[in-house]
Amino acid sequence: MIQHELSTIISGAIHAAQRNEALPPFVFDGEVPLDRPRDEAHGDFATPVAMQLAKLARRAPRQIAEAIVAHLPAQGVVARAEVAGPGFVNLWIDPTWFAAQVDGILDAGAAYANLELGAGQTLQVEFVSANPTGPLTVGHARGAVLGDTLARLMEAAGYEVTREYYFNNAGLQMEALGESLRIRYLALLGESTEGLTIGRHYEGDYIQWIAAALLALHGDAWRDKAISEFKDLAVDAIFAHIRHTLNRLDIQFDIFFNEDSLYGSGEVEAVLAELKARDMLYFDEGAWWFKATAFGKEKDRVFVRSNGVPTYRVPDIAYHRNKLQRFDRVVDIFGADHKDAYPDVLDALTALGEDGSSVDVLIHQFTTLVRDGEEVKMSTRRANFITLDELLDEVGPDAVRYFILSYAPGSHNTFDIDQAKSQNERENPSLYVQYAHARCCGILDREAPKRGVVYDADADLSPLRHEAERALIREMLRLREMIARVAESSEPHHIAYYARDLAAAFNNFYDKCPVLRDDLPNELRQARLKLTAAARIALARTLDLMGMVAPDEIAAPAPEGEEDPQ
RNA sequence: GACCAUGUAGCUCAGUGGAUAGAGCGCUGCCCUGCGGAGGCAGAGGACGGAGGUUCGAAUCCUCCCAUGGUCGCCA
Repeated sequence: MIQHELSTIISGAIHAAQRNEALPPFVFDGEVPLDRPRDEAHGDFATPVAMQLAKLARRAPRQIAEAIVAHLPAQGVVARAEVAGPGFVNLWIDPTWFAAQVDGILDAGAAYANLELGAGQTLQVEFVSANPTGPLTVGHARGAVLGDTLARLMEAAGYEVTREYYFNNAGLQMEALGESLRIRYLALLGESTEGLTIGRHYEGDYIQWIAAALLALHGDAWRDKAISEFKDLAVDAIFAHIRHTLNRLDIQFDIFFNEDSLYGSGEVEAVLAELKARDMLYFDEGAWWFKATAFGKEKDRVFVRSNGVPTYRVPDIAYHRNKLQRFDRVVDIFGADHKDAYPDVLDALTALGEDGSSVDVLIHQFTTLVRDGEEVKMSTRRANFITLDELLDEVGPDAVRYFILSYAPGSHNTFDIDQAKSQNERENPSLYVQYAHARCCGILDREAPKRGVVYDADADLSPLRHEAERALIREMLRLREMIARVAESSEPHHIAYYARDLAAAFNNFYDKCPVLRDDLPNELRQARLKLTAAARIALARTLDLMGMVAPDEIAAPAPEGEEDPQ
């Protein structure tokens, strides 16, 4: 990355200044920080290093900055440098260097901005992980999009990524599901279901549909089947539906991991045995307690209930241990409701001698749903929810992904259903980015051939000297930094803001710099054509990292008064 | 009550210890015989919830207070 190159140049200048006694001797071997100034008048890059060295060098910051500028190499990437403000060193990059980067982007093609930060390490992203008790709701959308987008960005950063979905199809919750299906089925057969309604059942329409399908396929043959068979059937049907919903968002999982298998393999038991052996569990009031207070927590936690059944934290621990054996690094995407549980899991892993530091947890807040100006509280059991499919029908996958990525995971945002439904295409910000891509295609694939302009891959780039061209190249080069930042912070939302900035830089270029106009010198036309091709690559890559389509063209808007009835 | 998160423009939100705090939407102007205007440019609009502290420098780090949301079960 260019920052690293600049850092090397500046630390070289510091050392050169010391040799010339323009600066006193002191040890300096760190990376020089480089900012991208907001204000273009402050250069392409700027460093506050002179201010930071003031104490060490015992000189005024501006004086240090002057010494650095005086000892920068006369030729190379840095075209110009100046001291500004309290002691910033502002740097301007050589326009020829900028222009030459276009060839680098074109050569890289679809692999543009791939990094090697991950260096082939394996990384698992666990997300969604909703138990198959019903269709995915809009409540699951945030975790799904954040997880998949993070996975895409981590792949770009050089990790070998596995997407994993953790679920449990055993337990009371699932028993109630099987029972609910059986009751609906018997009701369809016209049998009395009096007295069968025990426990808390699932009331969603989807149970009805599965029961109807069962009746259509097998008639009354299932009359005397056990509840567990109804449960298995319901789970299969619901999972098929969940996969379909995720597919609409272009999300595919590599592994669906069943919690139950951890019991079968003895891993859950092994965790308990080892914790006991390490004296991290004690028996009290009929239950086994984990010494969470040994890790500074408020109170100890029950790990084995008085009925002998482990609490959910135990298989969670076994699962994470299992993950650490399979992957170099692990990221969990959890909703805020899991916030209390994961510290216990990490503590227990530490107690077991595992390295909890290779587990990152990304907690996202829940989106508050608003309909008719009122908050919608959702419950799968009471069938009081809006499905993710319904949302996708209304708004479309690209807009849903972009909307979710427009918020930092920690923000408590609200999603107004009515507003989303009424949001016409003109107000849809996801289209702003897609349209920029379509424009590149319009120039390259439609307009250029129409005018008989033949793309020249060897064209010289040096005619690119317009401010809008420079700004566009600068913005394209920033994609690498953005990927690196997400890989470091595990916060994928930055890409949505980057995408907007990149599209804006292209639109500005598009407005200021005609590519194909007849009165342009041919050299300029060819250089701009190459720049447009590079922009298409950068925009397509950015959209792909967000899981969005990069369209070749955008359909014309419907005329006024002929709104799409949907 | 405890713990965690969040308070930034009219609204929705970005902001990595650095310069005059940004974007979108909305509002006010301006730019089209053009490579698809679903665009571009400019403007108005801010005590960064409050008070202390650390620092050459704080929206950003620390402490306290206020407000909002989430979680506080031998449910997952």
